[in-house]
Amino acid sequence: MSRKESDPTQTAALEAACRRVGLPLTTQRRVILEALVGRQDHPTADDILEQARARLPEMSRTTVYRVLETLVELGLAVKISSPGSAARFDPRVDRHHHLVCVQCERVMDFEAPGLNALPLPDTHATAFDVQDYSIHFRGMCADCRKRKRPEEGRAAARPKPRKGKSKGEQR
Amino acid sequence: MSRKESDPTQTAALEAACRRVGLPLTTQRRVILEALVGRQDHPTADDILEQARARLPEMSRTTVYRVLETLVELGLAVKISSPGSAARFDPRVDRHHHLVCVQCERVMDFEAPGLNALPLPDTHATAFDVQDYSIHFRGMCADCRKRKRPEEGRAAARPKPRKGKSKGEQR
DNA sequence: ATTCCTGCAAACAGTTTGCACTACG
DNA sequence: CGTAGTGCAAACTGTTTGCAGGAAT
Repeated sequence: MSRKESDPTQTAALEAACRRVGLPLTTQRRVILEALVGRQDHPTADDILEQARARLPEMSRTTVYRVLETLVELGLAVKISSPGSAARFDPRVDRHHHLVCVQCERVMDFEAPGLNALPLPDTHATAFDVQDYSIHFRGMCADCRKRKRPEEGRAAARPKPRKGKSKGEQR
Repeated sequence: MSRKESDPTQTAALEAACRRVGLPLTTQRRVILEALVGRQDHPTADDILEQARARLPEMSRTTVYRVLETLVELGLAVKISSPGSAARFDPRVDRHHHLVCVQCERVMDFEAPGLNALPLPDTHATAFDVQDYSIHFRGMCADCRKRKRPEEGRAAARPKPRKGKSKGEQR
């Protein structure tokens, strides 16, 4: 089981970060951070909520949004966004890249050894201070490629997987 | 001054693309495409709506969304998304990169001559068919850097420019 | 005890959909 | 003339905010 529920490294980082800026280390923060770290995909706020509620049934969606924002500010997570759909969060803050499926809009981590030390161009020209970067590779994932038939014109290329979430807990 | 309202190249591309897949070339499509091409920034659907209405007051927001989706499908535009806010559209479909300000979330085009021919890594390993890529440089834009004071702790880093849109036409 | 956080409910913004009408080809 | 597109209004989803009570330091 690759499901580590409490990576001591990340938890310690959270404690340190909270202390550093004088933020209370609440149960919710811990649970949400752990929920986020436990996954390799890029969960949406709702995914996190669902998982966090397994341990803290009272957890509110609002809190998830707020805590995730805090985690991002603390540098413990990165917010990425995929076209059209909900924002996603990534517990990996080190430099890495993403494969974005143009069909199903799934986002996957992508390790590219040779792409982590690109020569940052002259950004001084634009007065833009580059802190980091990541590459978005757009294309089609294995699943969608498989699904893809050769005889499809235009209409057939559409069927987006209309949010397969059965979320019956919005209110 | 660089405001070209009807780039014959793009318009021609639109006509060709529509004809190719048997789509009617409507006035709206033309107007929206031209509105999009006329700008160097990355307008949101609403930005486009506003501009399109200058020529076609009857234009509906729905149509803008639908047409933009069509343009993307036709390969005449690219949909990009900035964290948290509305999706943005880019008339440039050639390879180029983006500077994303982590503070104000503005997105700017960025030309990087040396970064347009990266050696695409072995994506066959993941069975992901890479069609294109673009680099997201995260950092701080000139304006935000200027604004940034050294003595700010955490709270001061927040003030997001809460959607400065006065859209009084939603009805 | 104080300060910041959490939960709830409601407000919001962006985007999508159903339907009747109109325009393009 | 038929098919696909447009406009309108309403539904939806993701996200944010105000406020009262609660927890961590």
